[in-house]
Amino acid sequence: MIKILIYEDNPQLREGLTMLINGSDGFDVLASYPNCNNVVDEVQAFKPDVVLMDIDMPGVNGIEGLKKIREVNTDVKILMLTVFDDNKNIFQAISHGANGYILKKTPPARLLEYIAEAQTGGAPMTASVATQVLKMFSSMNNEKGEDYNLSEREKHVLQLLVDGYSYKMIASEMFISIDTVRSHIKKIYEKLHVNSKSEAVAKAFKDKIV
Amino acid sequence: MIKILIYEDNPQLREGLTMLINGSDGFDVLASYPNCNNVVDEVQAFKPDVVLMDIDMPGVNGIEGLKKIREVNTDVKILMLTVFDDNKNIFQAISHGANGYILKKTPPARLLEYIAEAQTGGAPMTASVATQVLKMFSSMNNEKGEDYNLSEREKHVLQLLVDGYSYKMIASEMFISIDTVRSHIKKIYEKLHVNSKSEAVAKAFKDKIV
DNA sequence: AAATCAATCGCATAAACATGTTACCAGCGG
DNA sequence: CCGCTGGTAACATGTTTATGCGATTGATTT
Repeated sequence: MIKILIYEDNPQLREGLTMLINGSDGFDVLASYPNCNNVVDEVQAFKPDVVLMDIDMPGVNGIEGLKKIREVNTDVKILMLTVFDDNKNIFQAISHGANGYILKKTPPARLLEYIAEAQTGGAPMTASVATQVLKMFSSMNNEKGEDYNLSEREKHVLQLLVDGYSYKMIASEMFISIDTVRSHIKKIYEKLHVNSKSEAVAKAFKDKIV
Repeated sequence: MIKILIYEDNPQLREGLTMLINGSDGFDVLASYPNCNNVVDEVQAFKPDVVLMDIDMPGVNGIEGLKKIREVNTDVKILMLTVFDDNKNIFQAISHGANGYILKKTPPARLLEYIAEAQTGGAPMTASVATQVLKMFSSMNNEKGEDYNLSEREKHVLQLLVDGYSYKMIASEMFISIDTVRSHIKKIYEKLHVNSKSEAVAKAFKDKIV
Protein backbone atom coordinates (compact mmCIF):
# COMPACT_ATOMS: atom_id res chain seq x y z
CA MET A 1 0.00 0.00 0.00
CA ILE A 2 1.56 3.28 -1.13
CA LYS A 3 0.89 6.09 1.35
CA ILE A 4 0.35 9.49 -0.23
CA LEU A 5 0.02 13.13 0.80
CA ILE A 6 -1.46 15.68 -1.58
CA TYR A 7 -0.82 19.43 -1.74
CA GLU A 8 -3.08 21.21 -4.17
CA ASP A 9 -4.90 24.49 -3.71
CA ASN A 10 -7.69 23.89 -6.22
CA PRO A 11 -10.50 22.19 -4.23
CA GLN A 12 -11.97 20.37 -7.22
CA LEU A 13 -8.68 18.95 -8.32
CA ARG A 14 -7.68 18.09 -4.77
CA GLU A 15 -10.88 16.15 -4.23
CA GLY A 16 -10.68 14.57 -7.65
CA LEU A 17 -7.15 13.33 -7.08
CA THR A 18 -8.01 12.00 -3.65
CA MET A 19 -11.04 10.10 -4.93
CA LEU A 20 -9.17 8.72 -7.90
CA ILE A 21 -6.22 7.51 -5.89
CA ASN A 22 -8.18 6.18 -2.92
CA GLY A 23 -10.40 4.32 -5.33
CA SER A 24 -7.44 2.38 -6.70
CA ASP A 25 -6.02 -0.75 -5.17
CA GLY A 26 -2.67 -0.33 -3.51
CA PHE A 27 -2.92 3.43 -3.07
CA ASP A 28 -3.91 5.32 0.05
CA VAL A 29 -4.23 9.08 0.41
CA LEU A 30 -3.41 9.84 4.05
CA ALA A 31 -4.43 13.48 3.80
CA SER A 32 -4.62 16.40 1.40
CA TYR A 33 -3.97 20.07 2.00
CA PRO A 34 -4.61 23.30 0.10
CA ASN A 35 -1.25 24.81 1.08
CA CYS A 36 2.24 24.09 2.36
CA ASN A 37 2.07 26.13 5.53
CA ASN A 38 2.70 23.15 7.80
CA VAL A 39 4.24 20.81 5.29
CA VAL A 40 7.14 19.81 7.51
CA ASP A 41 4.96 18.82 10.45
CA GLU A 42 2.55 16.97 8.22
CA VAL A 43 5.23 14.97 6.44
CA GLN A 44 6.86 14.08 9.72
CA ALA A 45 3.54 13.05 11.26
CA PHE A 46 2.22 10.95 8.36
CA LYS A 47 5.48 9.57 7.00
CA PRO A 48 4.07 9.15 3.47
CA ASP A 49 5.82 7.23 0.70
CA VAL A 50 4.97 9.78 -1.95
CA VAL A 51 3.99 13.45 -1.89
CA LEU A 52 2.07 15.00 -4.78
CA MET A 53 3.04 18.65 -4.78
CA ASP A 54 1.36 21.28 -6.87
CA ILE A 55 3.75 24.02 -7.93
CA ASP A 56 1.43 26.95 -8.33
CA MET A 57 -0.02 27.53 -4.88
CA PRO A 58 -0.69 30.76 -3.03
CA GLY A 59 1.51 31.45 0.00
CA VAL A 60 4.25 28.86 0.19
CA ASN A 61 4.53 27.52 -3.34
CA GLY A 62 5.41 23.98 -4.32
CA ILE A 63 9.11 24.61 -4.85
CA GLU A 64 9.38 26.11 -1.37
CA GLY A 65 7.41 23.20 0.00
CA LEU A 66 9.81 20.81 -1.72
CA LYS A 67 12.78 22.57 -0.17
CA LYS A 68 11.25 22.52 3.29
CA ILE A 69 10.58 18.82 3.07
CA ARG A 70 14.06 18.05 1.81
CA GLU A 71 15.56 19.89 4.75
CA VAL A 72 14.17 17.28 7.11
CA ASN A 73 13.49 14.24 4.94
CA THR A 74 15.44 12.98 1.96
CA ASP A 75 13.64 9.67 1.59
CA VAL A 76 10.07 10.57 0.76
CA LYS A 77 9.43 10.66 -2.97
CA ILE A 78 8.13 13.98 -4.20
CA LEU A 79 6.25 14.32 -7.46
CA MET A 80 5.85 17.85 -8.71
CA LEU A 81 2.55 18.58 -10.38
CA THR A 82 1.94 21.53 -12.64
CA VAL A 83 0.07 22.89 -15.61
CA PHE A 84 3.17 24.37 -17.24
CA ASP A 85 6.31 22.62 -18.38
CA ASP A 86 8.31 25.77 -17.96
CA ASN A 87 12.02 25.73 -17.81
CA LYS A 88 12.72 27.63 -14.65
CA ASN A 89 10.50 25.60 -12.35
CA ILE A 90 11.73 22.32 -13.76
CA PHE A 91 15.28 23.33 -13.09
CA GLN A 92 14.48 24.50 -9.56
CA ALA A 93 12.57 21.36 -8.76
CA ILE A 94 15.28 19.05 -10.01
CA SER A 95 18.01 20.90 -8.22
CA HIS A 96 16.19 20.52 -4.97
CA GLY A 97 15.59 16.84 -5.23
CA ALA A 98 12.18 16.35 -6.79
CA ASN A 99 11.69 12.77 -7.92
CA GLY A 100 9.46 13.49 -10.86
CA TYR A 101 7.70 16.24 -12.70
CA ILE A 102 4.36 15.62 -14.30
CA LEU A 103 1.71 17.71 -15.94
CA LYS A 104 -1.81 17.94 -14.59
CA LYS A 105 -3.24 16.88 -17.90
CA THR A 106 -1.73 13.44 -17.35
CA PRO A 107 -4.49 10.85 -17.75
CA PRO A 108 -5.56 9.19 -14.46
CA ALA A 109 -4.25 5.75 -15.36
CA ARG A 110 -0.84 7.18 -16.15
CA LEU A 111 -0.81 9.17 -12.95
CA LEU A 112 -1.18 6.00 -10.91
CA GLU A 113 1.64 4.39 -12.84
CA TYR A 114 3.80 7.43 -12.21
CA ILE A 115 3.15 7.33 -8.48
CA ALA A 116 4.06 3.68 -8.37
CA GLU A 117 7.21 4.34 -10.38
CA ALA A 118 8.27 7.11 -8.04
CA GLN A 119 7.68 4.91 -5.03
CA THR A 120 10.02 2.25 -6.41
CA GLY A 121 12.82 4.73 -7.07
CA GLY A 122 11.99 5.76 -10.62
CA ALA A 123 11.78 9.30 -11.86
CA PRO A 124 8.59 9.66 -13.83
CA MET A 125 8.41 12.64 -16.12
CA THR A 126 5.94 13.75 -18.68
CA ALA A 127 7.67 13.46 -22.04
CA SER A 128 7.61 17.19 -22.67
CA VAL A 129 9.34 17.77 -19.36
CA ALA A 130 11.93 15.15 -20.17
CA THR A 131 12.59 17.01 -23.40
CA GLN A 132 13.28 20.21 -21.48
CA VAL A 133 15.59 18.39 -19.13
CA LEU A 134 17.56 16.86 -21.97
CA LYS A 135 17.88 20.22 -23.65
CA MET A 136 19.17 21.89 -20.52
CA PHE A 137 21.52 19.03 -20.01
CA SER A 138 23.04 18.98 -23.45
CA SER A 139 23.27 22.75 -23.71
CA MET A 140 25.22 22.77 -20.49
CA ASN A 141 27.83 20.34 -21.62
CA ASN A 142 28.29 20.84 -25.29
CA GLU A 143 29.93 24.21 -25.23
CA LYS A 144 33.18 22.48 -26.02
CA GLY A 145 34.47 25.76 -27.58
CA GLU A 146 37.11 25.86 -30.23
CA ASP A 147 39.84 23.27 -30.22
CA TYR A 148 42.75 25.72 -29.99
CA ASN A 149 44.92 22.95 -31.31
CA LEU A 150 47.11 22.58 -28.25
CA SER A 151 49.80 19.92 -28.42
CA GLU A 152 49.94 17.22 -25.77
CA ARG A 153 52.82 18.89 -24.08
CA GLU A 154 51.04 22.23 -24.08
CA LYS A 155 47.93 20.70 -22.60
CA HIS A 156 50.05 19.22 -19.86
CA VAL A 157 51.60 22.57 -19.06
CA LEU A 158 48.19 24.24 -19.05
CA GLN A 159 46.88 21.57 -16.74
CA LEU A 160 49.64 22.30 -14.27
CA LEU A 161 49.04 26.04 -14.54
CA VAL A 162 45.41 25.45 -13.70
CA ASP A 163 46.49 23.42 -10.70
CA GLY A 164 48.32 26.46 -9.41
CA TYR A 165 51.91 25.47 -10.27
CA SER A 166 54.54 28.14 -10.80
CA TYR A 167 56.90 27.98 -13.79
CA LYS A 168 59.58 26.59 -11.54
CA MET A 169 57.33 23.86 -10.24
CA ILE A 170 56.17 22.97 -13.73
CA ALA A 171 59.76 22.71 -14.89
CA SER A 172 60.62 20.34 -12.10
CA GLU A 173 57.40 18.36 -12.53
CA MET A 174 58.00 17.89 -16.26
CA PHE A 175 61.78 17.52 -16.11
CA ILE A 176 62.45 20.42 -18.45
CA SER A 177 64.08 23.80 -17.96
CA ILE A 178 62.15 26.82 -16.84
CA ASP A 179 62.93 28.48 -20.15
CA THR A 180 61.22 25.67 -21.98
CA VAL A 181 58.23 26.16 -19.74
CA ARG A 182 58.26 29.78 -20.79
CA SER A 183 58.35 28.79 -24.44
CA HIS A 184 55.41 26.47 -24.04
CA ILE A 185 53.41 29.05 -22.16
CA LYS A 186 54.12 31.71 -24.74
CA LYS A 187 52.80 29.35 -27.38
CA ILE A 188 49.75 28.53 -25.29
CA TYR A 189 48.94 32.21 -24.86
CA GLU A 190 49.14 32.71 -28.59
CA LYS A 191 46.85 29.80 -29.25
CA LEU A 192 44.32 30.83 -26.62
CA HIS A 193 44.58 34.52 -27.53
CA VAL A 194 45.33 35.56 -23.98
CA ASN A 195 48.29 37.22 -22.31
CA SER A 196 48.37 36.21 -18.71
CA LYS A 197 48.39 33.12 -16.60
CA SER A 198 45.05 33.76 -15.01
CA GLU A 199 43.33 34.47 -18.29
CA ALA A 200 44.63 31.16 -19.54
CA VAL A 201 43.36 29.41 -16.44
CA ALA A 202 39.97 31.05 -16.79
CA LYS A 203 39.76 30.10 -20.45
CA ALA A 204 40.77 26.55 -19.63
CA PHE A 205 37.78 26.27 -17.35
CA LYS A 206 35.34 28.09 -19.56
CA ASP A 207 36.18 26.06 -22.64
CA LYS A 208 36.63 22.85 -20.71
CA ILE A 209 40.14 22.30 -21.96
CA VAL A 210 40.91 20.75 -18.60
CA MET B 1 2.23 6.57 -40.22
CA ILE B 2 5.50 6.76 -38.25
CA LYS B 3 8.47 5.65 -40.35
CA ILE B 4 11.14 3.75 -38.42
CA LEU B 5 14.66 2.45 -38.91
CA ILE B 6 16.08 -0.17 -36.56
CA TYR B 7 19.73 -0.81 -35.68
CA GLU B 8 20.20 -3.91 -33.58
CA ASP B 9 22.83 -6.60 -33.91
CA ASN B 10 20.94 -9.42 -32.23
CA PRO B 11 18.98 -11.13 -35.05
CA GLN B 12 16.20 -12.41 -32.81
CA LEU B 13 15.57 -9.06 -31.21
CA ARG B 14 15.85 -7.26 -34.54
CA GLU B 15 13.24 -9.53 -36.10
CA GLY B 16 11.09 -9.38 -33.02
CA LEU B 17 11.05 -5.61 -32.96
CA THR B 18 10.33 -5.40 -36.66
CA MET B 19 7.42 -7.81 -36.41
CA LEU B 20 6.00 -6.12 -33.36
CA ILE B 21 6.17 -2.65 -34.79
CA ASN B 22 5.01 -3.55 -38.29
CA GLY B 23 2.10 -5.40 -36.76
CA SER B 24 0.83 -2.24 -35.11
CA ASP B 25 -1.35 0.36 -36.73
CA GLY B 26 0.40 3.62 -37.55
CA PHE B 27 3.91 2.23 -37.41
CA ASP B 28 6.07 1.22 -40.33
CA VAL B 29 9.57 -0.27 -40.15
CA LEU B 30 11.31 0.86 -43.33
CA ALA B 31 14.36 -1.32 -42.76
CA SER B 32 16.49 -2.84 -40.06
CA TYR B 33 20.24 -3.35 -39.89
CA PRO B 34 22.65 -5.31 -37.71
CA ASN B 35 25.24 -2.51 -37.65
CA CYS B 36 25.86 1.19 -38.20
CA ASN B 37 28.40 0.88 -40.97
CA ASN B 38 26.31 2.82 -43.47
CA VAL B 39 24.02 4.59 -41.07
CA VAL B 40 24.42 7.99 -42.69
CA ASP B 41 23.50 6.77 -46.17
CA GLU B 42 20.60 4.77 -44.84
CA VAL B 43 19.12 7.61 -42.85
CA GLN B 44 19.48 9.98 -45.78
CA ALA B 45 17.90 7.48 -48.17
CA PHE B 46 14.94 6.45 -46.02
CA LYS B 47 14.28 9.70 -44.18
CA PRO B 48 12.71 7.95 -41.19
CA ASP B 49 10.82 9.74 -38.43
CA VAL B 50 12.35 7.67 -35.68
CA VAL B 51 15.50 5.57 -35.37
CA LEU B 52 15.77 2.81 -32.79
CA MET B 53 19.45 2.51 -32.00
CA ASP B 54 20.95 -0.27 -29.96
CA ILE B 55 23.97 0.90 -27.97
CA ASP B 56 25.95 -2.29 -27.65
CA MET B 57 26.82 -3.24 -31.20
CA PRO B 58 30.05 -4.62 -32.62
CA GLY B 59 31.98 -2.28 -34.91
CA VAL B 60 30.41 1.14 -34.90
CA ASN B 61 28.46 1.24 -31.64
CA GLY B 62 25.20 3.05 -31.05
CA ILE B 63 26.73 6.19 -29.61
CA GLU B 64 28.98 6.54 -32.65
CA GLY B 65 25.99 5.87 -34.86
CA LEU B 66 24.09 8.60 -33.07
CA LYS B 67 26.91 11.05 -33.60
CA LYS B 68 27.19 10.22 -37.27
CA ILE B 69 23.50 10.76 -37.81
CA ARG B 70 23.50 14.03 -35.91
CA GLU B 71 26.29 15.33 -38.11
CA VAL B 72 23.99 15.29 -41.09
CA ASN B 73 20.49 15.29 -39.63
CA THR B 74 19.23 17.02 -36.55
CA ASP B 75 15.53 16.35 -37.13
CA VAL B 76 15.15 12.61 -36.99
CA LYS B 77 14.23 11.37 -33.53
CA ILE B 78 16.68 8.86 -32.14
CA LEU B 79 15.74 6.47 -29.38
CA MET B 80 18.63 4.72 -27.70
CA LEU B 81 18.00 1.14 -26.74
CA THR B 82 20.09 -0.75 -24.25
CA VAL B 83 20.17 -3.42 -21.60
CA PHE B 84 22.06 -1.27 -19.08
CA ASP B 85 21.07 2.01 -17.53
CA ASP B 86 24.67 2.90 -16.99
CA ASN B 87 25.73 6.38 -16.28
CA LYS B 88 28.40 6.93 -18.89
CA ASN B 89 26.39 5.92 -21.91
CA ILE B 90 23.38 7.89 -20.81
CA PHE B 91 25.50 10.98 -20.49
CA GLN B 92 27.15 10.44 -23.87
CA ALA B 93 23.84 9.82 -25.57
CA ILE B 94 22.18 12.88 -24.11
CA SER B 95 25.10 15.12 -24.92
CA HIS B 96 24.94 14.07 -28.52
CA GLY B 97 21.28 14.70 -28.99
CA ALA B 98 19.49 11.43 -28.35
CA ASN B 99 15.76 11.95 -27.94
CA GLY B 100 15.14 9.15 -25.52
CA TYR B 101 16.79 6.33 -23.70
CA ILE B 102 14.89 3.16 -23.02
CA LEU B 103 15.73 -0.26 -21.72
CA LYS B 104 15.23 -3.38 -23.78
CA LYS B 105 13.11 -4.92 -21.07
CA THR B 106 10.45 -2.30 -21.82
CA PRO B 107 7.15 -4.10 -22.50
CA PRO B 108 6.03 -4.00 -26.16
CA ALA B 109 2.99 -1.81 -25.53
CA ARG B 110 5.12 0.74 -23.78
CA LEU B 111 7.71 0.66 -26.53
CA LEU B 112 5.09 1.70 -29.08
CA GLU B 113 3.98 4.53 -26.84
CA TYR B 114 7.56 5.64 -26.47
CA ILE B 115 8.11 5.69 -30.20
CA ALA B 116 4.99 7.75 -30.68
CA GLU B 117 6.06 10.13 -27.95
CA ALA B 118 9.47 10.59 -29.50
CA GLN B 119 7.92 11.28 -32.87
CA THR B 120 5.81 14.09 -31.44
CA GLY B 121 8.76 15.77 -29.78
CA GLY B 122 8.72 14.08 -26.39
CA ALA B 123 11.69 12.52 -24.69
CA PRO B 124 10.67 9.10 -23.46
CA MET B 125 12.89 7.60 -20.83
CA THR B 126 12.66 4.52 -18.74
CA ALA B 127 12.11 5.69 -15.16
CA SER B 128 15.42 4.29 -13.95
CA VAL B 129 17.19 6.25 -16.67
CA ALA B 130 15.33 9.40 -15.72
CA THR B 131 16.53 8.89 -12.17
CA GLN B 132 20.12 8.78 -13.34
CA VAL B 133 19.62 11.92 -15.38
CA LEU B 134 18.14 13.81 -12.47
CA LYS B 135 20.97 12.72 -10.23
CA MET B 136 23.59 13.88 -12.70
CA PHE B 137 21.73 17.09 -13.12
CA SER B 138 21.39 17.98 -9.49
CA SER B 139 24.90 16.88 -8.60
CA MET B 140 26.20 19.20 -11.27
CA ASN B 141 24.60 22.28 -9.85
CA ASN B 142 24.55 21.85 -6.14
CA GLU B 143 28.25 21.86 -5.44
CA LYS B 144 28.10 25.47 -4.34
CA GLY B 145 31.15 24.75 -2.12
CA GLU B 146 31.95 26.60 1.06
CA ASP B 147 30.95 30.20 1.37
CA TYR B 148 34.43 31.62 2.12
CA ASN B 149 32.67 34.66 3.46
CA LEU B 150 33.93 37.11 0.88
CA SER B 151 32.69 40.67 1.21
CA GLU B 152 30.92 42.31 -1.72
CA ARG B 153 33.98 44.31 -2.54
CA GLU B 154 36.17 41.24 -2.44
CA LYS B 155 33.80 39.35 -4.70
CA HIS B 156 33.95 42.19 -7.16
CA VAL B 157 37.74 42.16 -7.16
CA LEU B 158 37.77 38.39 -7.61
CA GLN B 159 35.33 38.72 -10.47
CA LEU B 160 37.66 41.11 -12.24
CA LEU B 161 40.65 38.87 -11.58
CA VAL B 162 38.76 36.02 -13.20
CA ASP B 163 38.05 38.25 -16.16
CA GLY B 164 41.77 38.67 -16.64
CA TYR B 165 42.24 42.16 -15.23
CA SER B 166 45.60 43.21 -13.81
CA TYR B 167 45.81 45.02 -10.48
CA LYS B 168 46.22 48.26 -12.35
CA MET B 169 43.12 47.68 -14.42
CA ILE B 170 41.11 46.64 -11.38
CA ALA B 171 42.17 49.80 -9.60
CA SER B 172 41.01 51.96 -12.45
CA GLU B 173 37.82 49.95 -12.95
CA MET B 174 36.89 50.26 -9.28
CA PHE B 175 38.21 53.79 -8.75
CA ILE B 176 40.55 52.78 -5.95
CA SER B 177 44.30 52.75 -5.64
CA ILE B 178 46.39 49.81 -6.69
CA ASP B 179 47.47 49.38 -3.09
CA THR B 180 43.90 48.92 -2.02
CA VAL B 181 43.55 46.30 -4.71
CA ARG B 182 46.54 44.57 -3.20
CA SER B 183 44.93 44.67 0.23
CA HIS B 184 41.72 43.16 -1.06
CA ILE B 185 43.55 40.46 -2.91
CA LYS B 186 45.66 39.59 0.09
CA LYS B 187 42.48 39.17 2.07
CA ILE B 188 40.89 37.09 -0.65
CA TYR B 189 43.88 34.77 -0.74
CA GLU B 190 43.63 34.27 2.98
CA LYS B 191 39.96 33.49 2.79
CA LEU B 192 40.35 31.09 -0.14
CA HIS B 193 43.52 29.53 1.27
CA VAL B 194 45.52 30.13 -1.89
CA ASN B 195 48.59 32.17 -2.69
CA SER B 196 48.48 33.14 -6.32
CA LYS B 197 46.20 34.80 -8.76
CA SER B 198 45.69 31.75 -10.90
CA GLU B 199 44.89 29.53 -7.95
CA ALA B 200 42.27 32.04 -6.92
CA VAL B 201 40.84 32.08 -10.42
CA ALA B 202 40.76 28.30 -10.54
CA LYS B 203 39.06 28.13 -7.16
CA ALA B 204 36.56 30.74 -8.22
CA PHE B 205 35.51 28.48 -11.07
CA LYS B 206 35.59 25.22 -9.17
CA ASP B 207 33.52 26.53 -6.30
CA LYS B 208 31.27 28.63 -8.50
CA ILE B 209 32.05 31.80 -6.63
CA VAL B 210 31.68 33.62 -9.93
C1' DA C 1 33.13 54.59 24.93
C1' DA C 2 35.73 50.78 23.24
C1' DA C 3 36.30 47.29 20.13
C1' DT C 4 35.77 45.42 15.60
C1' DC C 5 35.89 45.32 10.83
C1' DA C 6 35.52 46.57 5.87
C1' DA C 7 37.49 49.65 2.94
C1' DT C 8 40.84 52.69 1.85
C1' DC C 9 45.97 54.04 0.92
C1' DG C 10 51.47 54.03 1.06
C1' DC C 11 56.04 52.04 0.67
C1' DA C 12 59.50 48.59 0.05
C1' DT C 13 61.36 44.27 -1.54
C1' DA C 14 61.69 39.85 -3.59
C1' DA C 15 59.79 36.62 -6.46
C1' DA C 16 57.24 35.37 -10.47
C1' DC C 17 55.79 36.39 -14.91
C1' DA C 18 55.60 38.26 -19.97
C1' DT C 19 58.06 39.14 -24.06
C1' DG C 20 61.54 39.21 -27.57
C1' DT C 21 65.19 37.06 -29.84
C1' DT C 22 68.01 33.34 -30.93
C1' DA C 23 69.29 28.52 -31.47
C1' DC C 24 69.48 23.24 -32.04
C1' DC C 25 67.41 18.79 -33.10
C1' DA C 26 64.09 15.23 -34.59
C1' DG C 27 60.43 13.89 -37.37
C1' DC C 28 57.18 14.45 -41.15
C1' DG C 29 55.25 15.68 -45.73
C1' DG C 30 55.89 17.50 -50.16
C1' DC D 1 66.26 17.52 -49.91
C1' DC D 2 63.80 21.43 -47.88
C1' DG D 3 60.62 23.54 -45.10
C1' DC D 4 57.73 23.15 -41.17
C1' DT D 5 56.40 21.98 -36.53
C1' DG D 6 57.06 20.64 -31.68
C1' DG D 7 60.05 20.31 -28.14
C1' DT D 8 64.04 21.82 -26.07
C1' DA D 9 67.08 25.69 -24.13
C1' DA D 10 69.42 30.31 -23.03
C1' DC D 11 69.55 35.29 -22.02
C1' DA D 12 67.92 39.91 -21.27
C1' DT D 13 64.59 43.34 -19.91
C1' DG D 14 60.70 45.24 -18.04
C1' DT D 15 56.23 44.44 -15.74
C1' DT D 16 53.24 42.34 -12.51
C1' DT D 17 52.49 39.87 -8.29
C1' DA D 18 53.06 38.51 -3.50
C1' DT D 19 54.09 39.84 1.04
C1' DG D 20 55.06 42.49 5.10
C1' DC D 21 54.42 46.43 7.85
C1' DG D 22 52.07 50.21 8.58
C1' DA D 23 47.91 53.73 8.88
C1' DT D 24 43.16 56.36 8.55
C1' DT D 25 38.24 56.42 8.09
C1' DG D 26 33.43 55.21 8.97
C1' DA D 27 29.96 51.97 10.30
C1' DT D 28 28.43 48.47 13.48
C1' DT D 29 28.53 45.93 17.72
C1' DT D 30 29.21 45.39 22.44
